[in-house]
Amino acid sequence: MVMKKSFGIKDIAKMLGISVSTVSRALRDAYDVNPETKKRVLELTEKLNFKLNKNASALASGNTKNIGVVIPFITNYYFSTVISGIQEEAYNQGYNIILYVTNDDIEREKKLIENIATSSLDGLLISISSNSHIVEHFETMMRSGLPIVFFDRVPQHIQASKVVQSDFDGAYQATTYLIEKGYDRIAHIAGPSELSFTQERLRGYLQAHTDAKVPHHKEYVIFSGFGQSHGFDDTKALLSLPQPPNAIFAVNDRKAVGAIQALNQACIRVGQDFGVIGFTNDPISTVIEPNLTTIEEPAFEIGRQSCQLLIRHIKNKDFEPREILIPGRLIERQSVRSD
Amino acid sequence: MVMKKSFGIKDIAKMLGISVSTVSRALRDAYDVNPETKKRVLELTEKLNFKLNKNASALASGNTKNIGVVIPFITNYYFSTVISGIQEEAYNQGYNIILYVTNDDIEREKKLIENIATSSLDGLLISISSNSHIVEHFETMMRSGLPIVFFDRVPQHIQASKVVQSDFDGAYQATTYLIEKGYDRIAHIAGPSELSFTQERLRGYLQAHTDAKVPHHKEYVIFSGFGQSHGFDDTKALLSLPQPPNAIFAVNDRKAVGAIQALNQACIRVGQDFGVIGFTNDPISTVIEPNLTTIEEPAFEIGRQSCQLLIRHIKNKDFEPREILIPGRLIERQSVRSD
DNA sequence: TAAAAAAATCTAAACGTTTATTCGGTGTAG
DNA sequence: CTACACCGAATAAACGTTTAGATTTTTTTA
Repeated sequence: MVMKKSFGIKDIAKMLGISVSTVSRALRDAYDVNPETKKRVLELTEKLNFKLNKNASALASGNTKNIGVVIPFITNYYFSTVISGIQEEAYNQGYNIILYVTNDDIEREKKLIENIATSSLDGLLISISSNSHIVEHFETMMRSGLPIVFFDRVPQHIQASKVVQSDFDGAYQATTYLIEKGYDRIAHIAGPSELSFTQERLRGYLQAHTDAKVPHHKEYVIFSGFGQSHGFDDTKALLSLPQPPNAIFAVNDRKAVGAIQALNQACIRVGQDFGVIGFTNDPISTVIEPNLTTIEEPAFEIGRQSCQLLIRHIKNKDFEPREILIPGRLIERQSVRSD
Repeated sequence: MVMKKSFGIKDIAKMLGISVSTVSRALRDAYDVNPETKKRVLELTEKLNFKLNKNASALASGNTKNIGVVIPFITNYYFSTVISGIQEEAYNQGYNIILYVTNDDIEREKKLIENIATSSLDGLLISISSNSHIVEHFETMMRSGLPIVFFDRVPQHIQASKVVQSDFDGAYQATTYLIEKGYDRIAHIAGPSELSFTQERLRGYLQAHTDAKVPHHKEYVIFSGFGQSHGFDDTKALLSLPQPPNAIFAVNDRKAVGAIQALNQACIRVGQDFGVIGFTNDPISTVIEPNLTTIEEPAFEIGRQSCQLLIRHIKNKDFEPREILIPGRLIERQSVRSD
């Protein structure tokens, strides 16, 4: 194994007959270095395709140019799109992203956060596990001084920057739309009740009823998991009520799809007698029949803006935490009647 | 900003009254260090929640414990599942993964590969862009001595470790299945013709015809993109042929879904008069009506094994390149008749 | 019991940057 | 003509590990 001794800033300096510090400054600052010298350095490094050793510079300067991303899943349209957004912004600003997946398991999340080598990170982007009531591990991490931005699934009682879609608003839009289309018995099949966004969406759903002066029945709200099968089962349960609903607002598109399948199976005409609306704008919305009307979640934008915000925190440690709310958009398709 | 001076191995050594080298070895090797001493070190570092500085140790040792992953997309069931597999293996073996996304753009891919800081990576996992005929950038990278494993979309003429699903075999299975079910005019809606896996799937499709002695018509093979809309359009084209096919084998599930939509629209009874089979086992297979019969791609396993193979290369630079072929599995649903 | 071997630990030199400080020139003001 | 400021560049000390090789201590062997 002939490891050719690595070629460094020192060699560049020697070749140019100048000192390493000058090369180092030429490669970054522009400050305090003659434009002419700088040009010579850049030309040579370009020609030799020379790259700084990241470990050495991270060690000396304390900046790694790495951002950690902690998420529950990636096999999921929403999260993978968020990552795309993060990636895009990071790439443009010269940061790399290091990926950590918790599998939505609080134990793994804790272990992971505890073992994260903060020395190799300039900052952290986190979307917490569903059942993450416990947040001490985040707090100790934050106390260590590492900049953190939470996105999508955020802890309630932590003072930190957060980026989320406007769940209340989206749910309000969705519900109001159903009411406008003439549905008067609207159910909501929700997610796990602990998660802040299921609470927010529920709140929007209720507020829309209040504002439109449409009475609301408690038994029309069901909390369960996020899967297609949960949507299916919840809908079955709703249909067997003495007075079943005539519309469903689902917490996400997967559950909405499950709902439509249950309705199709019961020979109820979705998009006419019965309205269904989802949340996300997952690609499955255009494969289910009838195509699903839904609230589009700005996943890419959430990723991009979280990353942008984090980089601000990294560059300026005094930057004040802020919360960014990104609105969703109603996308009309065929699962709600159109007149 | 009170940056509390970072606490290092040196402080541990002082507290224990031993030298730094002993601490360093205790923290890794076990070799040449008294078990008793080792225990003391581990207890203290545990108690203080001490972590080595990754940059310093990478600089000194040359090992970063980071693996780079280069992929075309992540907003896609297949790739995100592959990443899950990579993540899982990397996590278990104590490696971090750094993510690079090319957007399937050869220019971006080239630029990215050229700029990748090899100093921060122990190895690289790559799935190339569709139109990546040019492979010099990979070759220079490999010559630099960085271990590389290609997966899924692999370059043809490069001598390196590769992990792919058995495309030929899957396509052969799919086509044979259609023939067995009595379909005799089977079309293939393929992907971009340059990609090796579209060639392999085509080969399997053709071989199945040959082996079953079923005649095959050239105009039944159409090359185009990967999207749902491509599947839709290709199917329209096939249906307008003087003698249209009575079954379709699609290069992936998205195109199969497009095909079913076109067939539904033309009021052709999919699963009876007409058979459709896909490739991937994307979650959309269970939302389209009728549910899609397909070949499951072992995405997670591909990720896991690629990563495992790469780590072997990292640990043993003399490890010989090998190619791993992972078989797919037929999943019967309703888009092919069952008797 | 002396010599040799093995085990445990230490010393100190890397690793390749960054950056505070120093230094030498050159231009400018008094 | 001296003193001062200023610009560009050099020196050298970090940064926190790893790891040969040296050294000390302990065990084994003859």
